[in-house]
Amino acid sequence: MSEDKNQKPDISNAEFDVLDALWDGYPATSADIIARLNSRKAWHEKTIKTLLSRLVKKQVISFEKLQRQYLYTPLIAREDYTKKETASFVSRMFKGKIAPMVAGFANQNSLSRQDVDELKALIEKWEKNND
Amino acid sequence: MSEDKNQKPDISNAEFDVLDALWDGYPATSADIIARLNSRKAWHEKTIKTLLSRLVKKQVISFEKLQRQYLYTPLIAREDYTKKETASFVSRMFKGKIAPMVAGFANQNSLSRQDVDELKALIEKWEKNND
DNA sequence: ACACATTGATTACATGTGTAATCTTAAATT
DNA sequence: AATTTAAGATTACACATGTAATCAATGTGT
Repeated sequence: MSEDKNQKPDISNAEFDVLDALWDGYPATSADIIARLNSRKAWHEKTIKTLLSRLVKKQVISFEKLQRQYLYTPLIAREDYTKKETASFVSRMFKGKIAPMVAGFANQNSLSRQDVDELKALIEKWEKNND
Repeated sequence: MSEDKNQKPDISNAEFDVLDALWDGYPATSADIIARLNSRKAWHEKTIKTLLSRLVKKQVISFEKLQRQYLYTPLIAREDYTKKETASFVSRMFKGKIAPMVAGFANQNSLSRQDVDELKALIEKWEKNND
């Protein structure tokens, strides 16, 4: 048995934004990430580098030396991460039931025709597979 | 104009569990909350009281003195809170699109027949209203 | 070859969070 | 009335987080 079995690295909000930018294209240098975040966030370059370091320490991303710079790469896929976070979120907020969540979304008028169509397609696919 | 316009009180995870227990029935004394959480969490009584205090300070819950004890009451509705958190979560994780979230849920086999039926009902209702 | 620039590493520091223990005070018990 | 409980208030303390500034070292331009 290995220690720290399924320890969720626990990515903070700020760290997530950096990881998110990295997911948009990798490997990437810190300069790349800084450039990408520049339009969205008002962060100091130093801040972003700190966050990159913390992500490395948490083993959420890795790097490879390219001369003086580092080329960062995510160690977890966006899909996997969002899936896990979603499960955990729905579990906490809605006792694991997805429908009430969508319901809240719907009666808040955040649901568009396109969303509905996509949901219908999803359901159809699900029924094809699980019936 | 009042200060602190739309400051999200920023409820921490531990605080949320306490609030969640309060939502299950209120007004409630700290003893009530402690009893409810006892089955789920391994928290010391003192810890729960600290969390209640912090929620009061954050103006997430209020209390009314009843002799020596306090009767706590949530100041925000579960519905409102979950709706906001959902919107914010979906926005961060899925660029605001709900379908991809449900999709992740689906292909992770977390979707049950009942969930699907509920989603279908939701969609029907939505189409009745927005068509 | 040497000064400079730039990168990552290290350090900083206030505030938040998890997790209580101790202090105060008023209510309950005897 | 005096003593004991027990509830909330205050204090504690380590680790996390947001947000950088400073340090050290290695390429780079002259």
